[in-house]
Amino acid sequence: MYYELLKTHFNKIVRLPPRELDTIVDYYQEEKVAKGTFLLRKSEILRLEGYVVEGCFKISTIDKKGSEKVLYFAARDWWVMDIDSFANQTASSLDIQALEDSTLLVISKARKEQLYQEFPKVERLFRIMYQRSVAAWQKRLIRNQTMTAEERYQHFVTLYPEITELVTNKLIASYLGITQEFLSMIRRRRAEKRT
Amino acid sequence: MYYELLKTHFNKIVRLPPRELDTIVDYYQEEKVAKGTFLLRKSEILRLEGYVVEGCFKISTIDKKGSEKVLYFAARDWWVMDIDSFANQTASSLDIQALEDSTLLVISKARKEQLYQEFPKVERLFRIMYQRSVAAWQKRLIRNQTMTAEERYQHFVTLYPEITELVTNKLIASYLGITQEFLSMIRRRRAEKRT
DNA sequence: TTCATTAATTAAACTAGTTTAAGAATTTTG
DNA sequence: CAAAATTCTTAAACTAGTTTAATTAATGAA
Repeated sequence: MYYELLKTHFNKIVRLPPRELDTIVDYYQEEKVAKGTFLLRKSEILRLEGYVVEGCFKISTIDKKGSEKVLYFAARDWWVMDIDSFANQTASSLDIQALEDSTLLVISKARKEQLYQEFPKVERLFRIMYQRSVAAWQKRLIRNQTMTAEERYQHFVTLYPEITELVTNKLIASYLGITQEFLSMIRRRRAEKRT
Repeated sequence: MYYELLKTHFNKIVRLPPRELDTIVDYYQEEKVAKGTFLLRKSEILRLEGYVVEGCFKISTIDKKGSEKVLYFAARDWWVMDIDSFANQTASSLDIQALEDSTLLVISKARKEQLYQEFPKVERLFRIMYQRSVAAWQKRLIRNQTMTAEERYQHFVTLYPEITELVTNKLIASYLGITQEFLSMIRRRRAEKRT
């Protein structure tokens, strides 16, 4: 059932013959992690790339002042990784932590390379995936520079209602690039408006 | 000579047999554009993806208030495109304009697809390129959220000395996500410090 | 169930960056 | 080369968001 989710995910990007798709997803292994577990800590090397089938993660970094900045949340059907650390097997600058008991399908760097070598379509698949990802990060950057904090919050809530429910406001504030206190003010203003 | 630059660029990412590399870069055509020319305007579809061999471009968007936000600059050895508009042949939200007389090597969407189909290594090449690009955009986002405007300017000047020379401070300010006036103040403060 | 910890809220003082406006410097164009 | 347009600078008033600090609410661990 977990593998079905990944197969659907792949098939949406590149159409693959069922047999080949089965072989490909077989490269991934199931891994359960308890809430609070760190998949990766700053300065470690990310050994496994993961696809979330259940639960939720935060991918974040700690700045010089010691405050946490959330880069993104990864819930079901998202990938969880430090793309740089995994690809080049270099020290990461990110933390990855489970926000709930979660289930992943994971693959090692060596096995991922095998996948790329043996299945040109996997190369294509991830080419398209990363291509979309670049566009998405560019859009996020533009949103940060053109929208107010309140508009960004509105956008977040609309786009990710489940994540809004799940994670603390403190983490959402961090994702939005504002303080917890200011988000609290925004939320009160919105609540007042609605009455 | 222009093609040599592209060949070197490709070879740094994926090692390719010389004959194959020649065939691949042959898919690209030289195009000269005069300073001020728009390669793309908001709501148009980007028909050609370009590799800059000479000159410089700005990739930007206009926000609701009518102010321009520079997403990035593309000088020699950079790609110039709206990744989303080109890949899906959909209306763009970006403007692309030559800041100088420039030379590009360009390819159409159909020819690019042919490249992908016929050369699995090209698929791999762009997979790696986009992968690095995602990491770079993530880093930029984190910089925007953790560094002050002055630190970001310092970082920009250090990383892109030629672009700093070439483009107006107004555009640099826009890239950094601050106003022209505030950048002017930052620059004065820096000049005062250095005396 | 209770204690301890962390998150959320509120409010006041603050600051990084914006806005507006006007003059000086530079670049572009005819 | 001169006029027009744009960019750059300066400064004062302003504001979106931060900081600090204190209180309350919620969550987690024993």
